[in-house]
Amino acid sequence: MKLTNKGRYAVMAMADLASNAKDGPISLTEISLRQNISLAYLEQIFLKLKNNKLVKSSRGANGGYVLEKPASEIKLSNIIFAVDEEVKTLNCKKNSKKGCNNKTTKCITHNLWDQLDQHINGFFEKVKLQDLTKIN
Amino acid sequence: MKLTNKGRYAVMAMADLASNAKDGPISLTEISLRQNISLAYLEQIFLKLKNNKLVKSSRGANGGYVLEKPASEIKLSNIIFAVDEEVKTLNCKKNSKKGCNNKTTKCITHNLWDQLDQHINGFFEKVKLQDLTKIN
DNA sequence: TTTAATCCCGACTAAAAAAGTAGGAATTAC
DNA sequence: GTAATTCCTACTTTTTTAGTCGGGATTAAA
Repeated sequence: MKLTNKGRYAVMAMADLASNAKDGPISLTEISLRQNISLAYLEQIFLKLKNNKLVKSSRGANGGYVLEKPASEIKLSNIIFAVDEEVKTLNCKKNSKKGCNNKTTKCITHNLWDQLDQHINGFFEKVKLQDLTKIN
Repeated sequence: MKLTNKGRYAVMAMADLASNAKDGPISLTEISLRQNISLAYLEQIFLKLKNNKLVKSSRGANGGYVLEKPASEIKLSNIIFAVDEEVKTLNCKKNSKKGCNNKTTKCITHNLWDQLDQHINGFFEKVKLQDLTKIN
């Protein structure tokens, strides 16, 4: 699980989608203005969200995005995973001389960081998109 | 809490110190060889560990480092904090146009990321250096 | 049927952060 | 005195993240 601003933007944008739901789709221009994130960057993010089946798009004028599922069914981990690709914080990379691969003994922190990943994942697993819109 | 390889190296090196304790101090050269971390980089790391009162040094030939406290009293959070300085994963930076400062409403994810920080911190608060040496 | 709004997509650039290196000074055991 | 070591600062390189750009495709509406 990689934690970057991109992931945070994605969560913000999704929360925006959820809170400002209306009849038709919501355009990225709107979200860009409300959340103060550049349009071009949002486009990148939504491409990934779409590929991960978190949003649906409609093209053309008056187009935009809507959530693919109810906000109560979307976990934050889904969102962050969608845009940040990696699952692990830091790892003993394959093909790297560093770390524990190619050795018989795992490097001391290997299990620890694995556990950390699970811990962080657990955090985002528990929170649904809906939970965010309640607070704000 | 920032999580980087540096933090991990620090944990590895401290665990090494703890597991290989002997009569005198342990030199960074030894640790460098065992953990496969460059000596110069270890020096940087140990400077910080020392400033944070996690290790004691003795200079000169046969010099090296020893733990300042028993491994059972050193929390991993202490180590990571010592080398990585920052406490927060990602934040609404002061003086930044982005994020929630200067606004009356906090940005949607503000509290969430705060909670995440606490969650991660909690993880490292619970684990003591001693716990690592047991596993390995 | 034209136009404007919008998503789509890949490539590129810039900025920031992390990782690692270098060089030399100070200290101390032998 | 010499070799091993910590100490300290500055620098360079690499990697990652953030963000931009340009153009294409689609579609609603005028």
